[in-house]
Formats: sequence, C-alpha cells, structure tokens
Amino acid sequence: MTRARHTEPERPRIGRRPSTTHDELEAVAIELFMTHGFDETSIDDIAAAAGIARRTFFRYYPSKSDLVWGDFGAELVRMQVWFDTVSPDVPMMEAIRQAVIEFNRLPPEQEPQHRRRMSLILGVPTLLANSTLRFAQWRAVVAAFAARRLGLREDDLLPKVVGYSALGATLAGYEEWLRDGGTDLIDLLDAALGELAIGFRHHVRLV
Amino acid sequence: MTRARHTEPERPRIGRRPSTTHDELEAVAIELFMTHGFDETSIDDIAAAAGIARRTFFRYYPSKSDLVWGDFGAELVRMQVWFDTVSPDVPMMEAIRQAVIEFNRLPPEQEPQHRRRMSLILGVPTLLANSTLRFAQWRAVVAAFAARRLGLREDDLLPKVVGYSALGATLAGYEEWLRDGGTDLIDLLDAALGELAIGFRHHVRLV
DNA sequence: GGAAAACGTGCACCGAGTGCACATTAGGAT
DNA sequence: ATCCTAATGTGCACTCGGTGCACGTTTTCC
Repeated sequence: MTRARHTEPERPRIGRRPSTTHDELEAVAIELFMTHGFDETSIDDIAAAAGIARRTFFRYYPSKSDLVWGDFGAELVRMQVWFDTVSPDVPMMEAIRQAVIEFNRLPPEQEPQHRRRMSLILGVPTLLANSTLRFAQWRAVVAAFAARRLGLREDDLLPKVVGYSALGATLAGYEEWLRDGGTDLIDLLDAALGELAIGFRHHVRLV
Repeated sequence: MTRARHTEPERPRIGRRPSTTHDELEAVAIELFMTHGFDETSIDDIAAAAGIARRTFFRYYPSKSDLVWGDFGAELVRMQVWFDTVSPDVPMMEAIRQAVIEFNRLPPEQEPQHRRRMSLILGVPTLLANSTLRFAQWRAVVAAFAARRLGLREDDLLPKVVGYSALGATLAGYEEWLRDGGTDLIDLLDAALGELAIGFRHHVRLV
C-alpha cells in the first residue's frame, strides 16, 4: 500500500534521460485530483500541468487509475518474500498482523501524501473499482501463506476467507484512519487485525 | 446475486411500448460475451444482435458492465428487509448464512444462465473491477445488520470485518462452484459460511 | 562522428458514455 | 376521429480514456 518505484535509482544508462519522474507526476496529478476531483481531471490536464505530452503520460502509467497506486507490485513482492521467511513459530494470524503493520508503516514526512492517496483510492468510486484487481493480488499473497500454514491448497475455502478477512480488517482500519484524523494508522491496523485474530484463533481448523 | 427486473410486469401504461426487455438483452449479450469475450464485444455488437440502436442500449443500462448484474439493487433491498425481520433468536452468523443461502437459491432452469453470469463477473477483470461497488453495497447491508446485533455503529471495525468475511466466504463458495461443476451451489455456500461462523462464534465480542 | 539505446511526441483511430433534439407509438380526453 | 400527452426509440455530435505506429530527440559508447 505504498509507493517507491524500483526503476528510478538507476543513473548512468544509455539513451535519453527521462524528462520527469513518477514521483513528480504523482504529486502533480494527486494535487489536481484533490482539488478538482478524479473524474473531472483529464489526462490532458495532468500532462499539461506536468509539462509533458499526453502520449508520454502513457509511457509512465498504463492508465489514469494506476498512477494513484505508485509501485504497488514491488511492494507486494516484498510482502510475499516476508511471508516466505517469517518464522514458523509465529502464529498464522499474528504473522498476518505483523505483515500488514510492517508494510503500512512509513516515515512521517510521507504521511500526508499517503493520506491523500488512500482517500482517493477508497473514496473515488472509479478508483475503488480499479482497486479490486490490486486487492485480489494482495489477498492471493495472504491466502497462499494461510494455505501453507493450514496445509490446504491456495484455492480452498478457508485460505480465501482468511485473505478476505485480513483485507477487510486492513481496509476497515484505513477507513477509520481517514475519517478520524487523530489516531495513528498503525494502531488502528493493529487493533483491526488483532480483533480478527481473536475470532480466528478459536477456529477448529486453526487449532 | 440474481436477476429479476422490478420494472417489467407492468403492462398497460400510457406511452410507446418497449421494443425489447432486459431479459432479452441480457440473454443476447451474455451469449456474445461467452463466445467472443466481454472486452471484445462492443455495444454496437450487442445492439445489432438485439435489433436496437446503440443509443437505446443506454436507456436500458447505464453501462456495459451493469447489464451482467441484472436487477441487483432490488435483490439487495429484499435482503435488507429480510435482515430487518429475521428473528432475534437466530444467532448473527447463522442469520447471515441463511440470508446468503436464501438469496442465492434459484430454480434449476435458471442455473445455466446464472452460471454464465457469475463466471463473467468473477472471471473478467473489467467486470470484477466494476463489481466492487456492488459488493460494497452488499457488505454495507450485512455490516448494518451485524452492527445492530453487536450494539455497534455501522462504521465500526467489527461489523465491517464481518461484512468483508461474509462476502469473502460467499465469493469463495461461488469460485468453487464455478471450478467444480458438480457440487451444488447452496451446499458450497452453506459450507463456506458455516466455517466462518465457527470462527466468529468464539469471538469475545460476539459471546 | 557515427550506431544504437531510450525516451518524447504527434497522428490516427477505436470504444464507452453523454446531452440534446426529434421521431415514433400508445392511451386518454374531447 | 382528433388532439394532447406520456413514454420509448434513435441519430448526431462530442468528450475522454486508451492504443498502435511512425518519427524525432537525446545520450552513451565505440
């Protein structure tokens, strides 16, 4: 659920240098989205504000919606690796909780931008719809981990339900965070996932 | 998760009579979607096959995606009423399970069409994305019921997690049904929701 | 001073969706 | 029968997201 583009810190390559960056584009676009609305901001508007051509925008992002997500794919891969290497001593739901916290913790100076990002993703229907596919990938990573721990297949019922529930708790935490500006995101996620863990802890299949 | 258009059985009205029906359009369109693919079928194709003008299509459905869902809104209202009137003696998770079963049971002759519908909704990325908004409404109905039973607000964490989990179990059941052609949908949903109920039954907040 | 690799950009095109004006068909009232 | 009115069907023009393709521009390396 965070940014970071894995194809940026590379410096001395061969061809022409990019005229802008993903970070730059995202900052400009999100600013426009927040002031005029996502649907009301055309790609022409973004390109103009960023000083690039419309066609060039599509060399940076496959679609308008994708811009808001930053480099989510890389983040997912990191989470998958984390699950692969977490100690078997950590109970399943506890591991999921730790993973969610780990991958949603971020430096304070990035918090305002992250808040804008997430309020768009969860608040704009167009973006929320687009998010489904990302959420599905996220759930798949969690479900794969749960399946391993439960000795079941990834497409069995229980691992899927665990994936859905973990996502639900995470998003519930985020929605709370967006509504109530005061509370710390990490605390909310911790509470949400913790409550979920209590529920699943007594599940017969999880004993 | 079913069809039925609440604005069709009205017969003798005043103006010109509709030249087609939602059922007719859905049958024609879903047939095209299944054979050529959803994204590969243009609205022109559907309109031509149904014998109406392109512009007329949009008088029947606000978008191409909406067609696949039939009259989901009416179904949701029915479910909401069901939750409002279910006996307080029925435990929360049991009531949710009964609701899911009740609103996904359908006459055998409609099963093939329902199967096509759901395989499109859950299998085509474009449609899955669009589904998010419907799923959110579905979850909201469940969460509202859970909140009432738990003495919490609709936007509290636990009711939301219950909504997500119930949706997850339902969709997991559907995916299983679509993969394995043999098993009865109702049995799968019953099993999925049942397993969920076991997990939540021991939740401290639900005792 | 090239050649090749990257990036930027214009152009033409498709498909979804919308606003608007107008045509068509039906029932009800006179 | 005739006119009014309500409802539906349809064509037209337009916006916007997204794509394929060709070509221009910048940079590094030999």
